[in-house]
Amino acid sequence: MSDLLANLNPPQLAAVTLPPQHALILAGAGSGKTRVLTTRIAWLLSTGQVAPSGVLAVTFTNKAAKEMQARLSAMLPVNVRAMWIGTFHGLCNRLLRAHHKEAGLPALFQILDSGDQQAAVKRMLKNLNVDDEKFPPRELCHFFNAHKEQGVRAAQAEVYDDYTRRRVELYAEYEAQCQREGVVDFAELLLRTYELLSRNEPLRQHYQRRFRHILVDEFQDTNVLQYKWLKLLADHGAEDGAKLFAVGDDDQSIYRFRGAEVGNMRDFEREFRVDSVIRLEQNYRSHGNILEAANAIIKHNRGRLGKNLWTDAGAGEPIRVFEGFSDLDEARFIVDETRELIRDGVPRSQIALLYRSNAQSRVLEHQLFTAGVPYRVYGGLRFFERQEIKHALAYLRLIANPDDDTAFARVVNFPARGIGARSQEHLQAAAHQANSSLYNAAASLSGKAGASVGAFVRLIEELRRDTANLPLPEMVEHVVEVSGLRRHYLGEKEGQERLDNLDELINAAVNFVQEESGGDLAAREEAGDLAAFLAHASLEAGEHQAGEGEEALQLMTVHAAKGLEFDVVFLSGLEQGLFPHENAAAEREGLEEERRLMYVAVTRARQRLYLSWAQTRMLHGQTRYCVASSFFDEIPGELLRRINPVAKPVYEAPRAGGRGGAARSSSASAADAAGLPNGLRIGMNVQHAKFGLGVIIAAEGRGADARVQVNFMDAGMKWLALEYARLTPA
DNA sequence: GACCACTGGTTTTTT
DNA sequence: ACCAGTGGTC
Repeated sequence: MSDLLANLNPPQLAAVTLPPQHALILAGAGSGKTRVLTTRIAWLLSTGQVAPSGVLAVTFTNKAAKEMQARLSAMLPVNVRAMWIGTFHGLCNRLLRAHHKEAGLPALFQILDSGDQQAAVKRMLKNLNVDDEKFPPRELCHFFNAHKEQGVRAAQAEVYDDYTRRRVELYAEYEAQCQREGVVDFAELLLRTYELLSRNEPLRQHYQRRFRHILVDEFQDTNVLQYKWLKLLADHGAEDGAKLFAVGDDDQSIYRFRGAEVGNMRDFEREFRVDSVIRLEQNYRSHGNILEAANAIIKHNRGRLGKNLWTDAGAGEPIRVFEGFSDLDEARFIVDETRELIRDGVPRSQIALLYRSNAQSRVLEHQLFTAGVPYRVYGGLRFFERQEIKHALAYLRLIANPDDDTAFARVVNFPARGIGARSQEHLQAAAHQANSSLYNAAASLSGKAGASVGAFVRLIEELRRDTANLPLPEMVEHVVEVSGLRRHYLGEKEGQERLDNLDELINAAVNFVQEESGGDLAAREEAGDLAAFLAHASLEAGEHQAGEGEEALQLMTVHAAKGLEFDVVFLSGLEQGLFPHENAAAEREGLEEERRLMYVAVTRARQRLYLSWAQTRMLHGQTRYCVASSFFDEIPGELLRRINPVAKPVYEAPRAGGRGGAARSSSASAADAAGLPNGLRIGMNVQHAKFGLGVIIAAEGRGADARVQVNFMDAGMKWLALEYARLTPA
């Protein structure tokens, strides 16, 4: 055990060994937060203060939950599976599976992800003949979710105008539809669990007695309902309730826009009479100058709980500031600089290019691509959100729960089987009238709408029958084959990647069955492999596939970078209106969140930080003239070193040649597979009769189909068919 | 049902 | 600039 506590600094040690009581740990960036959290659990267990089954640890992401689990099992020879470690949503799923009857749900209830939810709302509006221009599904979803996240049902929702009255009616209708279909959305998982526990006293007492220690990570990100949920489980107010150990950093609260309530930290301190607020202020990550800049920035925010990071590492290098003529110029500077760093031996994966919004990645990607620097962009479509995967899952969902209309609507005519819009409307009407599911309507509809509907019903029934005794992976495979999905994508031009993904889904099923992870296992015992796998697919949309940790530059938004650290960080686009973002700058609350975001960005860097901005930037197809971000003014000048922009023309074609074996990113086309005639190569400067001078940056196809992508100085990016375009080396 | 032209909307994102 | 979604035509 002394091993356990070795090398903790005094506040860390104090936090870890706090006697059982409610505690708030203010953990600054890079202060060893996760370590404290896991060591706390290990300490509680190894000193016999709690049994594994008495521990509940809550995180926001699956990644964080997994990391905690991994670290704990490395620390202690303890049965990690007896502990409940997971995300709010994962834990709620587990509770609802175990007590679905009491919660009023079918055993195989399905989970709607945000996309499913929107589709469900859309379908509802169509059913009710509501104009989806007046009530956009996106906005309605937000309205419903916001209410649920406050713990407010339609029946209690406040109505202050006619428009909202209608929205609340739709909210009630949506609740009824979900109930009828046996599906729950993300917010519902939490609200339903909350209601279950607050209404069912024996159940509540059971869990209140069971969990002696509740530990919450990233507490600043909790929303109103999550905090209520924690209060309920911790038996707030009772002497013998669980002890709540909350770890968070109000300065890193950057999710207000999705309902996070920083105020929960203050409320927690007050309502739980926390008299032990421990501050972790020693930073083990960044050099002094970087930290000093971060402190200087965040000082401008009001109402902080208060914290000042320090380090005993040296001041380190000054922060480099670059001012570009244009976004292109800025990108070129960044890429040149990264190449130099790489040459000097900095691993590519230790260099991060951060930006405020995703759209900014494009210009960086272009430059990286032409320079042949391998890079990886985080964010974007995730595995379980891909259409082919969602299609396959929809078939599986229909097998598990035929009432799932969202799944039905998704695949009733995919692959196309002659059940067009009209037949589907027919089914909708019939289902609406009979107050039944689409599937039921389809099953009882004989003759009229033709044989195709009947064939679909038979297909699903056949699938259900034939897969009933198959192990999960074979079940998935069978469905992919028999549903016609594989055949469909085989016939599609760009279908190979989708086919690969379907194979990957079968793989995922294999892994899922093999994996012995705690939470999933319990859920599996409750509901069986299929339902558990489907829940897993919804709750864990899938970490961005292969290539993780590959030797590539890391491109991501500042939001996505939270929790990560890099030797070198480039923060680009520091312009008024972009960062801080114009939509946020109007009110103090918004600006302060932007500032916290800036604080998060700066504290990602260990050794070197670049801040850059551009005088002009292409945004939404138009050139914007920019002013440097006000955040520059908040950093003491002596920490900064301006790098004078070298006088370069605003546009200069990238140099050709000299970079053999250019590594490519995920976005690259099959350039090296293309046969380029006339001695043309990627990276070469070329001349075109109409478009002028440009650089070949990509190629695809061969022979008569060969096409190249050329970045022209004046005409911009173009794809040209080599058969017609007369390109000559320039 | 496939293809194409037009439109609107573009901060951040997990579950 | 660029994407997704839609509505029209063949």
